[in-house]
Amino acid sequence: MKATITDVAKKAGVSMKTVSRVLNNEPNVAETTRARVKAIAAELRYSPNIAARGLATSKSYLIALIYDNASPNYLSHLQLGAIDACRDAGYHLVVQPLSLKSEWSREEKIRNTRAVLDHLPVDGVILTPPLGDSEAVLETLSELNIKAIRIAPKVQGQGPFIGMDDETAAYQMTQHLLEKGHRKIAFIRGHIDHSATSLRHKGFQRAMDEAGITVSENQITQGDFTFASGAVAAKALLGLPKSERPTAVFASNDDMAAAVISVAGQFAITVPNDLSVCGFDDTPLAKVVWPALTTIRQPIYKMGYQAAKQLVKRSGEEVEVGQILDFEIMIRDSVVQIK
Amino acid sequence: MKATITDVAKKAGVSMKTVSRVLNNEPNVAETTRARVKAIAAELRYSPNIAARGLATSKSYLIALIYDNASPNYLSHLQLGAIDACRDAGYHLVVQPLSLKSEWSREEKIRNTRAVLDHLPVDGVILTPPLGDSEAVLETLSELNIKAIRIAPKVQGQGPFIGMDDETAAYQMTQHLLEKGHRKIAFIRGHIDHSATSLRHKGFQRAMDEAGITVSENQITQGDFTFASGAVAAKALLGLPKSERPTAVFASNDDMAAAVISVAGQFAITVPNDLSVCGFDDTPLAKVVWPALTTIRQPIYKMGYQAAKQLVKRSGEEVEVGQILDFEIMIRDSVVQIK
DNA sequence: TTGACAATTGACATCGTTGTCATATCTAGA
DNA sequence: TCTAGATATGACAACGATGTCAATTGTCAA
Repeated sequence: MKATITDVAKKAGVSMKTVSRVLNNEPNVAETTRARVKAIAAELRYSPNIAARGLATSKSYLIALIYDNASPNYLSHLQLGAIDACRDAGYHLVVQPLSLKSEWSREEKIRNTRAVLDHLPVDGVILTPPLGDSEAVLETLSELNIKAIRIAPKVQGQGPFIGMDDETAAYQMTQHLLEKGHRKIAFIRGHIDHSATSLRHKGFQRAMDEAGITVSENQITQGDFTFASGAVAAKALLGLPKSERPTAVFASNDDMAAAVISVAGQFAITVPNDLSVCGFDDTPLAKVVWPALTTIRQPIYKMGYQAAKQLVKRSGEEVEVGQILDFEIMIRDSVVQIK
Repeated sequence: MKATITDVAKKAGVSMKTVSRVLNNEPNVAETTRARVKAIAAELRYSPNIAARGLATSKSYLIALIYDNASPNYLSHLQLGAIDACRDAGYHLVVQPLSLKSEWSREEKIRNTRAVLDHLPVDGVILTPPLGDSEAVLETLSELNIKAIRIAPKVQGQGPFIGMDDETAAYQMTQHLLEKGHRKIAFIRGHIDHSATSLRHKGFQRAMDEAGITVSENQITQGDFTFASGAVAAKALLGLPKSERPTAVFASNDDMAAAVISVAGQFAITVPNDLSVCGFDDTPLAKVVWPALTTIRQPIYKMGYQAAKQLVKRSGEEVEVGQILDFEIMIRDSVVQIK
């Protein structure tokens, strides 16, 4: 049987309450008592009953990572970060998918959200994109009085969030392509529901503008972050007459960049010699395709860590409203100096 | 404020106990009462306080998915399956990494395992490979009296598990290669700690034996399931003198198969025309590389689902000792008839 | 030595549910 | 009509922690 607080109290010759004080690092306990109780607790391998504690404090010591079709890689890094932040605070992380189809009505979205959240006994939630922008989710959470922190939301005004400077990242990547002599650079946009999509596009556009290059309309294609959508976009771009065909393609994520490489192979266009390609996210895929992708590393683990850290803060501590974390450009083999 | 059982009881004009009976589908409640209570509970959006219930029943209504360096893709599918099985039973899934370095001593492993499990208040755990084979983990769990179900364990004798017939899968895949006319077939083994490694190898060997083909030693190479290890193995295989070079490579997983394709490119060997390649697992990678990988689809989601389903069974219900689920061979473009 | 005040400790109620057991209410057969 | 045996219901304790508040002990200045 697991030891209870009573066992520890008896063995230490003090009251339950004193043991409780020691375990929660409360003040007003004599140092000698504190040490003795700690020793005995360790000896008995005592670990508080989370249900009882939860009942007494009306907290659950659980936080949830809620996601909607996140890619496995993204999810698992975020998750790892969140778990690490939870551990130190004695929290645990539960994972909860919540898929809100964009064709649903407002009511359907709310109903589905409630169905999930009503039974999710957690103290706080981390919302992965695009959930952080869903009105239905945000409203339901505030009704249920559950703290939320959003990862990479579109609008930053509605409570705490963790983000990355997508625009600057795309800007710098575009500059890198320009430095390599590229002028005809195509861009593949991501899923329209994600905030990152327009930010990345904006960064690309800004760099091109500053370089004084006009981007013609057929160089911008719409994708949705999937490999398949990247392949469609790539076919459109590489099928252009030679004079309009880009010498570099900047895809909004790695999956679509991989698709560009794959389609180039089918068009007998050699990457990187005849076509430079770069991606975004630095997924494992980036190192696995050939040539290895030049891409942008997102601090996904850190985002998860920081998000959870905000949520498990004790009620006194200040919660930061927003945090923008750093990215890193990973130079690999898929971008070369133009001939 | 959230409604409590008392609120429902008052409004329905019955005792708390009767409400409790209705909510837990216990017998001995008049149908009219049952209906009334249910209606009122729904009206008040009542959802039981999990902490209080847990305290009363000494259950946590939580199960954990414990993993050690699982690949994001594997993990996220398993997770999804487990969550779906939990939902219906009113359980939630917490995720918990537990990394046991193989160079650690028995004591270190036990200490680290305890450090994690002592504070994990769950009713059951799902162990991903290779944790299901760790003595330290199994012992600790049994001391703590936590139910466990193992995914793809090496030995099947120590309690319930969910597995897949890796040997037959590898056997059938090898037969597929043989049917395509291949005779010089190389095999890349996986990580030695995983049960799947020797099973897959055995299946390969059996098919070759039955076909009356002697597999020379230099056709079998050791990897560890990573892309990098696959690349090393591929370099060894493709660097052999032309007469000994395989016409097909069967890699124990998709990452290593992708590495073979990548290395082949560097050796100016065209896949699939000059070299057939096949993998195992059907990760997203399989559809993303070019040519798309012929591989074996594991029922990962289903494994997670079944595992969780066993764990959330009410105490009366029978737990199945072992389940072997079906696989599927995915024929794509990376294997062709030999010229 | 005493009083005042701070530091330390403990008794007991409480959180929201379920388990136990007693009681009240029905039903059917004599 | 009465009784036995089911069926339906409720009162109350218990689960294991924390919060409240009172009681005890220690310390220091007068």
